[in-house]
Amino acid sequence: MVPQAPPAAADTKILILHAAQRRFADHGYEGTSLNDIADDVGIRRPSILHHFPSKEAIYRSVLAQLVGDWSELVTKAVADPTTGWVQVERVLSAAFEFFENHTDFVRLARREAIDGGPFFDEIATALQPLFDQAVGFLEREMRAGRLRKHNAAQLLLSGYGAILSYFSDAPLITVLLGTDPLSPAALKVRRREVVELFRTALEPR
Amino acid sequence: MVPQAPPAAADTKILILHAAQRRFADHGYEGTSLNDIADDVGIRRPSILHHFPSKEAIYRSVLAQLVGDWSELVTKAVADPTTGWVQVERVLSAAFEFFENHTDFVRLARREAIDGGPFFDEIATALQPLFDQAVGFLEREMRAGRLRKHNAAQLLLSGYGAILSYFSDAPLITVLLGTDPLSPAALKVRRREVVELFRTALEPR
DNA sequence: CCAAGCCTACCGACTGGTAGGTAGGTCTTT
DNA sequence: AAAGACCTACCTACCAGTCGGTAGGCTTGG
Repeated sequence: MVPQAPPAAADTKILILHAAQRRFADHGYEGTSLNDIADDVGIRRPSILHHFPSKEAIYRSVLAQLVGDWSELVTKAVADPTTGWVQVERVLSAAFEFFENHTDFVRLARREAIDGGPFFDEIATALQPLFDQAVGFLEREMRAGRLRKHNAAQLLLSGYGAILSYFSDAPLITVLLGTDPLSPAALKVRRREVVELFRTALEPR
Repeated sequence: MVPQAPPAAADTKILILHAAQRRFADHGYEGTSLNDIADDVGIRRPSILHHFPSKEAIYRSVLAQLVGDWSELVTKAVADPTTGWVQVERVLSAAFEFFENHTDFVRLARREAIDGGPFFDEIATALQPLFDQAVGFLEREMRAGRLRKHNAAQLLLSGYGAILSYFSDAPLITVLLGTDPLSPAALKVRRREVVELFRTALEPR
């Protein structure tokens, strides 16, 4: 027989995670109630707690999933590494594309970064090795003369801010620019501009 | 007697606003209860509602105050305007210093920017003319050849992101850098780096 | 005397979470 | 094949606690 025994079994769990991810990204942890999530899924609140032990567990699960996706992408982008600006642009572009397709992640991560909440430590310590790795790479390339000398960590923070903010603050930027900043055309412009800014700063003259 | 009669009369209102600003910045609108604010001030919740008609009114009041401060600073920084990079650096430095002393503002504004909440429109429309003004200045100077040509709006967004994120995401950055990013020494380094990045991009060779 | 400022006591709405029950499928035993 | 045991997925009903907000009383200085 088809192993269809639990037809919605694993399904429902995934549906809950999806709905929760959206809600948490849109309205934050406090701003999201289990009823909200249940409504999205189309079941009752207690049924949610049949699949997860608590609201906090759902949140943790969402975070772990997203951080995992992000780590995987970075790992992939630095496999088969080249050197100098080529490698920087590769990572920059990979990150940009990832954020394009994971705007929930951006907003959620940003909320965590701002309030340093109870779950914050876990994701911070998950991100730290990636950051250190990137700093190491930049410093090595700068020493080798393949990139202009800068404070690598600071430059990285600037890139982090310039890229992430564009996605996380999309509502505000919509008003400022008067157009949808997440439209394909707008994203193309944005990507070009960011890459250009860092190329100017990093590529040896 | 000591003139303690209305010791907290007008004072209390200000104390409430101060406490509310901190709480809202730390934990967001949903994450802050009137009891939290009342406890900070040292009175009971209903007493707060004697001074303000509602929680929302308090929040609006906090926002208006901060946006006002920010507008004032920008206005001051562009009075007696010069041209080219000198003027850019002046605004950049002024903004940096303002954020240093108004970290509450940064975190609050960021929260608003992320969720585009109910109060969001007001602050967005308050910020828009400042943004347009800046874009206008940059484009004029680029056309005049006093700044290198860029997409002015995009460059502004990059600066916005690079500076604001450093302050708003201080909890995360603390972990990434392993030191306090808001210490005087760290701030000096940060300011130099940001200014340098934009000087490289904007100053004509 | 009166008003400002603060209080206690209360309200209805909503929160996360629990208790207990039901429908229906699968697995095991006879 | 039939029957009972067990399981998952979901439900309704309820809990204690907290939320923002209101009503009304007490105190105190002008």
